[in-house]
Amino acid sequence: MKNNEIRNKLIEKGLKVTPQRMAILEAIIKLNNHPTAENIIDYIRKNHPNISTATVYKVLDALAEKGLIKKVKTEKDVMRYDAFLEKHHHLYASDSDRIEDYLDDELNEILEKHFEKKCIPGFKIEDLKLQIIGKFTDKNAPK
Amino acid sequence: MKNNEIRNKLIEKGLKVTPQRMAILEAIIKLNNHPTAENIIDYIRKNHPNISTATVYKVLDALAEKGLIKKVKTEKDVMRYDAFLEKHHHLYASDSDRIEDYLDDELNEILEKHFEKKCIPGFKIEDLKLQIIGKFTDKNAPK
DNA sequence: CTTTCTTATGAGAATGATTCTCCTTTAATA
DNA sequence: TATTAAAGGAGAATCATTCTCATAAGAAAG
Repeated sequence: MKNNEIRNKLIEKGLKVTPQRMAILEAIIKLNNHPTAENIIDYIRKNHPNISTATVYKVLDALAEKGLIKKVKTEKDVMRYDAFLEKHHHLYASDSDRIEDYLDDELNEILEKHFEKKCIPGFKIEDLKLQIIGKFTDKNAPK
Repeated sequence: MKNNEIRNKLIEKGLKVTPQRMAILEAIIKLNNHPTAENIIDYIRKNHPNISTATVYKVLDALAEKGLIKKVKTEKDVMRYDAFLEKHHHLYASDSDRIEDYLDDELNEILEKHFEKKCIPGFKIEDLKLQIIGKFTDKNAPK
């Protein structure tokens, strides 16, 4: 992804373009396995040694609020970030911190159909996220 | 739930019976809307003013490990506890901290059937949890 | 290209849930 | 009741995240 594409994403969302924001958005796209804020900070400090943690957290919140990234939460306690924006679910390793995206349009359809039929009284559904917990049986990321 | 029932639950799981453990398990059953550790501590300190936070956390972990309670995580950052042990999913309010249990055997079946057919290469599923995010349209808990 | 104004950034302190340390107490069992 | 491994208590420590507030830097206009 070129600098200009990143710049345009920021502009599109009405976010002021700064070197910090460029670096953070680039980092989260490069580090494409749901990095933590710490992963992102480490990555960015290679080229940008003085960036402050507070800035990173603020920028991540701003990006998430504008829909440029998503926040994902582990079973543990750390927020993770995801630049993959299509509707998707997550595979969580029960024995490590690994998280993978899981796309399944058929599943989305099934869920949608189910909740069309079966309304939940007193509740208006906005989003459905399936957490698929288990063990990875190989070392490579299934998509 | 009588004291003896609680005592027996602990014994069944091979946990030493202590007043602290009794109080904590009782509290989490009484406070049945997914209390936080803090909620539990406040409740217990009414009758048991000197219990230490460390003890509460340790006991909660022990109970969860033995399957006497479950841990639930908010979108925010705080662990919640649940004494309701049947397979169920959760409704999360997008505009508050409210969480409700959601039972739906038909949904469980559909999900199970879907993942029987559609295996995920390189992944062995152990559990499926649907996070249903949205808004509560009344003040009462739907079950 | 400078001014102005608003917004973003940086450094470090603060927060807050959870965990750790280490010492004391207690439940279970003989 | 004595023994002993396990549990509890007090408070410090941890660590991700947020706050504070002074400084810097975009954007827009002149």
